[in-house]
Amino acid sequence: MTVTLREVAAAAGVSIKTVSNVINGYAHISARTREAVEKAVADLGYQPNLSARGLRSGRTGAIGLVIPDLKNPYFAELAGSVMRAASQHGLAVFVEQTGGDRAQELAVLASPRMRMADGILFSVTGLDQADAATVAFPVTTVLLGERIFGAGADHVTMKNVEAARAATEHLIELGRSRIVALGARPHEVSGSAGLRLRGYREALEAAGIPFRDELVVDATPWHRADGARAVRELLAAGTGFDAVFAFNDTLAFGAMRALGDAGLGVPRDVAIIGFDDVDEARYSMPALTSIDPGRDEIAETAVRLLAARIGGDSTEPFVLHEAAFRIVTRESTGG
Amino acid sequence: MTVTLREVAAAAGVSIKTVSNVINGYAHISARTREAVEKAVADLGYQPNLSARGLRSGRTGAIGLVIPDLKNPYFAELAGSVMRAASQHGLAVFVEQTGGDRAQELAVLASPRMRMADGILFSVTGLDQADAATVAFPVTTVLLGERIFGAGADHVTMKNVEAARAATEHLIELGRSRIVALGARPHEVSGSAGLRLRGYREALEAAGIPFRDELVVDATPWHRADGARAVRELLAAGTGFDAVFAFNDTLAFGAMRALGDAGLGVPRDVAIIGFDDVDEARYSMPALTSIDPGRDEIAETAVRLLAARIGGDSTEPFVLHEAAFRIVTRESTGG
DNA sequence: GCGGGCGATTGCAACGTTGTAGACTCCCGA
DNA sequence: TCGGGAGTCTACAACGTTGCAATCGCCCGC
Repeated sequence: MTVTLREVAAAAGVSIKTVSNVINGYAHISARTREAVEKAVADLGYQPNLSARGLRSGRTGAIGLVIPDLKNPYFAELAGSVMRAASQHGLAVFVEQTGGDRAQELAVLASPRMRMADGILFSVTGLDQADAATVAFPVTTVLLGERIFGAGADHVTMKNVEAARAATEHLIELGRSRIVALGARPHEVSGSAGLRLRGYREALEAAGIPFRDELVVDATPWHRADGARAVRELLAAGTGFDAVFAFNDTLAFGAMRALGDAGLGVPRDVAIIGFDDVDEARYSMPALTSIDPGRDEIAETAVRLLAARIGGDSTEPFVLHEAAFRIVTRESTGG
Repeated sequence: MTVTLREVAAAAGVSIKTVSNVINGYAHISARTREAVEKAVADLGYQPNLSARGLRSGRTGAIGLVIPDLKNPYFAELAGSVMRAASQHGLAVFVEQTGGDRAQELAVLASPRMRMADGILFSVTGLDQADAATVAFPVTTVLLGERIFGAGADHVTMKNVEAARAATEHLIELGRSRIVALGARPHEVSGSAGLRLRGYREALEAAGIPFRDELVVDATPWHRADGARAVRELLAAGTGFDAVFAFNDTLAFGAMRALGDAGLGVPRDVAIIGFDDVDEARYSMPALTSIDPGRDEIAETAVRLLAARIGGDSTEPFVLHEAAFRIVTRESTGG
């Protein structure tokens, strides 16, 4: 039923290997032979068996994308960007969700399914720096995110500290001084939360604004409900604030929801800036000012690096690429 | 470097085939042998070569998911559900985006990458019923969506007509009678838009409310911006309405945005119901009443049907499964 | 005691492809 | 005329796995 090289070869009157050569673009083939083979391929509808090719060549033509959750719009949009970039390189992408859980991340790395990929893009959210030395990547890996550094892999990330500082400065420039850092994690130093909090502190210090513990609030795991809940608790506790720097957009949407419920106006009473610039930020009410962390640049760079490693540059030193960010100003900060 | 059956066999002091048997759960193995093999597997960290297995067995252990766009939250959430369901069956999922474009859908089906899958879940949005007879699926296929019927494949879809009718009735029960059908497509009969419009008409007729052309508005391709634009145009044209049945949630969010800009209250002036019940519906302001079309049921059923076909039930007649829906009432209809 | 059957294990071949090495032809320059 | 190189094509083996059929030993029932 399925057509193999053998049958194409028979139809074209050449050897199997010649058909293989034509298909793989080998240079020294006469025009006559090439035409005959191409005709036979077209007539029979031949398509290569990728398992056989993979077995022989050691390459599958697929890469894995390991992310926490597609329900999270940031990762869904990142996945879309990765797929577009991968298809430019002729690579298929298969996706594994980890739920952002350390145990599941390790399980996915150890899973035999990963062997279906020539390499993986691994967006770390469960492992942390302590794992960097011990974690074993089953195949060539490019790391995404801010949880692990120096783990012996190329790494693409965003300018978290600089972007967070710029976001906070943006709020300060509006004249706000009681700025909530929404989504901080008290004991995290590296990781998105730690880095963004650092940028926040830097901006406050530079502006001479006192850092207040009660304005730094945890809202794990950064879902809408967490943002809403945290803001409700702040309001209930009577903590005064006039701006929110949400560590991602989803938290920001939740925060806006809670503020709206409380009858507070955005940006009149509270200005809000998010982080990620997901599609929804353009259409929320009010439209959300956010940090565009350079998602397409991240995806394209990561795929390019991975494809290069797979292609054989195994001796190149590991690269750490930080994508450029920009502030996208919208209504939630009075833009 | 990579460990093969040969080395495990040597370490365990048995034949290659015995190792293979242990790994594949063959029944008649002595406890002693099984333990020895399992120890060798663990010691050496053996993992099967999936290309070789695929070549030999004709199965890759992966399925393809063909969808328009991960940026669309409905499809992102569907993809997440599909992956959870697939991993229950031990299947990897790779995703292809088509942009909802007919030419790209055909291109993806013809792509050699599809041969990496034992089967595909194909969410059709570009092809239409006229293609049903001619389209050739490269591998076992389960269709999703409402564009094509009777194309010689299992098919999982939702109760569009019934759900749309229920949505419209819900608005009517609130006392609304000038209900916009947002996202209709004038010349579509089957397809989501056609079916949902039919349910809308049925509900109006049953309630004795006249059908008005000016309340049926196109908003292709159902993005937030399209919903916002369509509502702005309605308002600008002075068309009076007191409710909106948006054919998906994204349109509904856009519509709410435009209404808010115009100073109209939801649900006070205009009640809104959406369709899809994406995560965001719970957190929009106001929270959006929506139709939950049974996404998990769709994903689980589709994966189960596909896995069964792959497993060999090639003679079973094709199934058309319609998932159950329910209305999730929230603030946008005064819940 | 013997044949039959079953449990446990194995060798062989094959899946479809590509890397390696080599065969063959033709043409050019010495 | 002949050697050598470039161009074209091919045979063979191998990638790591599993299906098939066979082998071997043991126990059971007659």
